[in-house]
Amino acid sequence: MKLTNTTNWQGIQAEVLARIRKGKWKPGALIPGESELSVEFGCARATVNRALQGLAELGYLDRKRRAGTRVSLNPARKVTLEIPVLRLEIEGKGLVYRYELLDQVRCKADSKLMHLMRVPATARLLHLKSLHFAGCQPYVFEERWIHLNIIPQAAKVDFEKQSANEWLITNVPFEAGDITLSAIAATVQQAKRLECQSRDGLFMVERSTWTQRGVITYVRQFFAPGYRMHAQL
Amino acid sequence: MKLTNTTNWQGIQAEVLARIRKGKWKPGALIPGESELSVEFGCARATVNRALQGLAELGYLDRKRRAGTRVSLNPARKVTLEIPVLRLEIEGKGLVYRYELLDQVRCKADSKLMHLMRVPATARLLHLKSLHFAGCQPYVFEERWIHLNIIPQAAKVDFEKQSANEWLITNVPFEAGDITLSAIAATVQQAKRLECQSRDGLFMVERSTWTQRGVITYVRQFFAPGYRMHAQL
DNA sequence: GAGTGGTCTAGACCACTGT
DNA sequence: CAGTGGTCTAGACCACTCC
Repeated sequence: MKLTNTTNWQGIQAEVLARIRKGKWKPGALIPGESELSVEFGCARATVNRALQGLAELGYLDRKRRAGTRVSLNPARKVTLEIPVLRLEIEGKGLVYRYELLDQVRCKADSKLMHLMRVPATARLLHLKSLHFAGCQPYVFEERWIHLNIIPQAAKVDFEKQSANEWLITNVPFEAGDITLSAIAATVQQAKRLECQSRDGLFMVERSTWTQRGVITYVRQFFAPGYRMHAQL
Repeated sequence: MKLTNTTNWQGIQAEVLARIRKGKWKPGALIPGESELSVEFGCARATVNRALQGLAELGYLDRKRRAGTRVSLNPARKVTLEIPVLRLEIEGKGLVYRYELLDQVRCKADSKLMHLMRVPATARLLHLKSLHFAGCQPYVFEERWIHLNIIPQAAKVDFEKQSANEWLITNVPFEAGDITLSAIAATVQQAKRLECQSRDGLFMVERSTWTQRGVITYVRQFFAPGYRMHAQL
């Protein structure tokens, strides 16, 4: 009857997940303790622990010391998304990837950027605009600001040859960052860049990365209409 | 000098991550083996293994047997997103959550749905439209189809009292699912529902869940303009 | 205070893969 | 075939929290 191999932690995880999904263990219910399960599956408690910890991370289980392990009331509420590496994503579709630098200027921070990058108005910034193509079609329009007070070397880099992303990854260590996903209506400018209609819905990805010394770079990418980000539950 | 406690796996993980981010171990470089690190940190190899496996899952490291562990060329390309539980998300902002069923009809699958839900044209479906409010503001417009051939009980449920999501979670076990994020321009209908302008950019979340017997439900949620989904790198 | 999960250890064997 | 990571074990102690 049991198809999964319950001698390793992946098998145990699959079996536990199956019991949750089939309703044998219902949302909110307490499941047997680790030692009890280790007897049932004929393995060490550590192995059961490994399996259950994974499920807890994925949001299927809620675990508390003393209180035991319960099936989450909202199973599968966490999803891991792969942040697309544009070159690979496009080449994965069998299309030719091309990158084009549109504009590169130095500037100061306006009030919006001061807020987004948490920099003073006096900060020296490098503002880059670029396009990523999938074949002949524009795929992503990207706007990036680099904080030159923190990364002065960036002023001398030729971003026509190497995309800012590639250069930053290999040359500038960072300590933390965040990412935001949202949707906007294409402006006239953006529509022209992406060869779509003004006020089309665009998928927007914003990223900031920083070190202790402050925000290094802020980038926002506008994906051509129809872009979809996909994940399994 | 070293602030993190390197006696437990989280501490070791933090230390390794710091070395990557500070550039001590650069993208593409081979890092010391597990046994070597376990000597350096004064712990068992299993503890180092736990730390490094976590970083590999997050996309910071690439590990291969025999070949060793390398720093990923694209650090932090995976992000775990919390799928918002609308009620909790709204209440977390200090606003009152309210749910309203707009429409509930039985229907057959049109060609789009046949594709999305992988059902035949003869499938009996229940089509629900509803709104989630944050305070007085519409927050999400939701359209859902439930496959009545698989879940006939759904025909008798009063979805005015309990949202379809809540009912499904507690009553219908599922085996798998997927989720898609995208952006669209609001239609006139959607704009009316969400009290926004037609052709505003809307963040759309689509989810399907299924068992061996087929797709149980397909739902798409349209978030009011300005919605942002956020995560840490 | 007692029982749960969280973690560590030391050792062992296995699975994969580069040379 | 040798060396790396992947996993398991049995036992131990700790940390938390419900009763």
